[in-house]
Amino acid sequence: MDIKMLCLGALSLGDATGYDIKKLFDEAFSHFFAAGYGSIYPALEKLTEEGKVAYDRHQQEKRPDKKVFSITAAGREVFIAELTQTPPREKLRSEFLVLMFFAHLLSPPRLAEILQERLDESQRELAMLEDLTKREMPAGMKFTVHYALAATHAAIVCIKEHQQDLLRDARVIVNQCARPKSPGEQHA
Amino acid sequence: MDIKMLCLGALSLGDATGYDIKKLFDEAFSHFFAAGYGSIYPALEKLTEEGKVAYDRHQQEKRPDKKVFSITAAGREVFIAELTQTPPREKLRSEFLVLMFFAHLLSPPRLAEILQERLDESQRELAMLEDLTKREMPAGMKFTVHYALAATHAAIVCIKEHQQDLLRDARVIVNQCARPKSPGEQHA
DNA sequence: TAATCCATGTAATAGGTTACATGATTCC
DNA sequence: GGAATCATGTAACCTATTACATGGATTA
Repeated sequence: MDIKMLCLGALSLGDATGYDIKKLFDEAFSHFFAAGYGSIYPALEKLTEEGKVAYDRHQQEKRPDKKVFSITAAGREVFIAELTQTPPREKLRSEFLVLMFFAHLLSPPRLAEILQERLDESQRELAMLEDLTKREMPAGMKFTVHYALAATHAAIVCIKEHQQDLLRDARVIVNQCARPKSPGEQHA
Repeated sequence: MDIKMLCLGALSLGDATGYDIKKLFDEAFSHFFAAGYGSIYPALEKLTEEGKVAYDRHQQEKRPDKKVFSITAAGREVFIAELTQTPPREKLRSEFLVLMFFAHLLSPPRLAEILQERLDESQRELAMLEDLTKREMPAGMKFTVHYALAATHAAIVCIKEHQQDLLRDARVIVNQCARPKSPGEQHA
């Protein structure tokens, strides 16, 4: 399951330009898959070569020409076959948790900043997801929003719960390091 | 923040072989960063060239030689500098949610299978994380476990809540498609 | 006796990110 | 007047995955 397949999926919902597909990645897909123009346009080119999509050139008066892509019958078949054999994996890559794992190496103000930034970001995501719940969509799509909402909410609660304790601990550790060592404590 | 930095982080906790570091990735890091031997060994090689780590060769009688890596003073500095300037991002890549997003293209049995597999996998993760909570560790590390626990738990609850509804909807849609179309409904 | 643990690595490839390059239009 | 929207793409680079290759020791 790569960006090519997600583009095919996007086109299974209706015809679109590369630009449109990017918007889909930024909105509907954003909480579970990321892509930029640098991957989307080459992906569409390869799919075209493979006969899985085709495009019509739409001339516009006051805009550059558009390439409006559609999925072909072959493309739809390949996409459904792919869905049928893709295992339902999930992989998180969290720089935030790396920072927290090594929190004992951070200064207390930096730690406070990290927690606050993540909290703010999570709250922005929450707002975006709550906005999405208002749109009409099939049950499966709706589920992805609920799922992301639940995870984001849980994250926010967890950060708020531990924030004070983590910062208190950080200050204590800094104080211990600042205090001159008594003899025999070097190899503690 | 790449695998090189995570290796440096691992060595900031104590000397280790490439093999040991892999175990750390599979246990303590597993819920927020992934890596295999194919990335760890080259990373350690580059870090050695850059003077951020060094190794001692330990001969063993009944085993192949070990390379025991240690972080250098320079390496520790670089690592802390990196921690200080890394933004606390978080990125999910979920094939599971892609499948759910396109659930309307799946057969009901396949959909049921996907939900069950994800549930089982989440429950395995939950068990692993609960096991980790029993170990003694600094507050920051403990937090990463609580955070992952909260997210995984929320995911499980969410799947259980929607499982029945999703499957019911899927059956309805299949029935609609199976039913012969009445005239004039082709372009609905 | 089969699987798992210990222990190291390479090579080919896939895959994606980032920055660059262009340019009119419309909204604030 | 400046930012955002619409619209397309390329090229260099970096990173990581996968499969391969080896092999003794221990545990079930």
